Amino acid sequence: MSPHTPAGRARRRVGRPTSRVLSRRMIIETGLRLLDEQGTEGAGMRAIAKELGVQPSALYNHVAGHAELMAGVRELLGERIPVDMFAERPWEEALAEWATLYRSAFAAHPATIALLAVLPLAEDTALTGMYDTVVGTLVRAGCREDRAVSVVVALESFILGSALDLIAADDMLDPGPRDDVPAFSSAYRARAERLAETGQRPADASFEIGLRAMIAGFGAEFGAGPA
Amino acid sequence: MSPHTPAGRARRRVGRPTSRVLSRRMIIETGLRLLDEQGTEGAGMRAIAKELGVQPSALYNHVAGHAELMAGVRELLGERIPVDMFAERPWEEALAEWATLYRSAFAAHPATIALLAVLPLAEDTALTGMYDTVVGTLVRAGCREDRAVSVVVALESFILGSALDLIAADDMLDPGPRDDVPAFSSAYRARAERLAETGQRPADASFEIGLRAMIAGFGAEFGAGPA
DNA sequence: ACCTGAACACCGTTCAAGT
DNA sequence: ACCTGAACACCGTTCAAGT
Repeated sequence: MSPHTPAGRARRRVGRPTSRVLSRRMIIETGLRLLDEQGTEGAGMRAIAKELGVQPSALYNHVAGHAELMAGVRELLGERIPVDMFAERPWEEALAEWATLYRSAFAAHPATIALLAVLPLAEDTALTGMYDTVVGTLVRAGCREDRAVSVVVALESFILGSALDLIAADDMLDPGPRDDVPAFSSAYRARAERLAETGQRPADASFEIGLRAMIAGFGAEFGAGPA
Repeated sequence: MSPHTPAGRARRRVGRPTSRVLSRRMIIETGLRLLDEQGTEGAGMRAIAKELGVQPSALYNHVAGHAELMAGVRELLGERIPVDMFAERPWEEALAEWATLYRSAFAAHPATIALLAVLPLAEDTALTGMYDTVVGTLVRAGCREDRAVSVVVALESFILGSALDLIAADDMLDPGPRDDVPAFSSAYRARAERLAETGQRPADASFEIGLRAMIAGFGAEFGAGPA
């Protein structure tokens, strides 16, 4: 039995290949695709290498390691968040839409949320352009300049926390039949009925309610002018 | 050289020990302690077992696995969040203090944040009592009953997201000397100056600003009465 | 019931060898 | 410069054997 190459791909000999077989971009995109298709477990260095038809060690010529690779995935997702709405609509509406799309960018890739939420954003990133747009809008809306960055970070914290909530089970908080927490049991049932009527997911309802409250709160602050 | 036991502890023979050497509680508390002392990497099954002077496999008599163990750690931290303030103070103040202590409970154990943020809360947990108190307060303050649970979840999302922000580097967003993002650069500098004056950490400033906005927003909603 | 000890099936990462 | 192939130093988890 002569050695056969799996999946019909010609086996490479040792030594430098005649043409580049890998690139940083290919690796990161494959990482994101495996994350989507297989979940967190299926997107390790070995799995990505296998998908690309190379040895795991080959990846290290293009990425520093698994953590840096995942940071690349996060940036890839971040770049897809649009900011056009800030030029076109009142700041409250634009901010709400931006936050919703921001959360959706992660929500579309559930397996990434847990992985990416805990990663710091890279320093010099394309996301800085997004911050510039949002911060500029806030200041023009009446936000104190020395508070604008904190406002954006607070919103991002809420967005990320809400994305994490999205991967939790819908019935996670269900108190069940216990009768020692009456206020919670009653409110839980009331919410369940309401959600059943509207067909909304619990995590979506919480996100919407929290987002509206934050934006309303910021609006009151901006309107009040400089303290 | 006869085999010596390390650290002066008598080596156990094989077979069931005469008295219990482990308990679920011991294991979870050791997990939290190692998380604090050594960080995420130092709190694996093997490290916890070593710290307790047992073989890794012994842990599986008391916990289902590493994930379930970490869920226990999270519950341990959650139980330490006090709720007395709701009985004593106006709801806005109580809610703000609760949220701050909630975040501090995680902030006191930085290595846990990334690990615990992505874990769903256990279903039947002591935390349900906390939810009961908070939800009851919100409803009495004028919150619609079918929205109260979502309000609490939204707050928790913000709290967790803010805790994650706490483990990011303080200068993470620094745009540096680039001149293509003027609004952001200017606002970033203004914030840096303000923080230098007050000595506040960036993550703390964002948390405070976001928390006040959310609570103000909820207050406006509650005051408006049922829609 | 609850431990030890050995083994299994994985990881990410390093590095010499090869072109 | 950029790949292969082998090795290193880990993981979490399973399970038979032992008391």
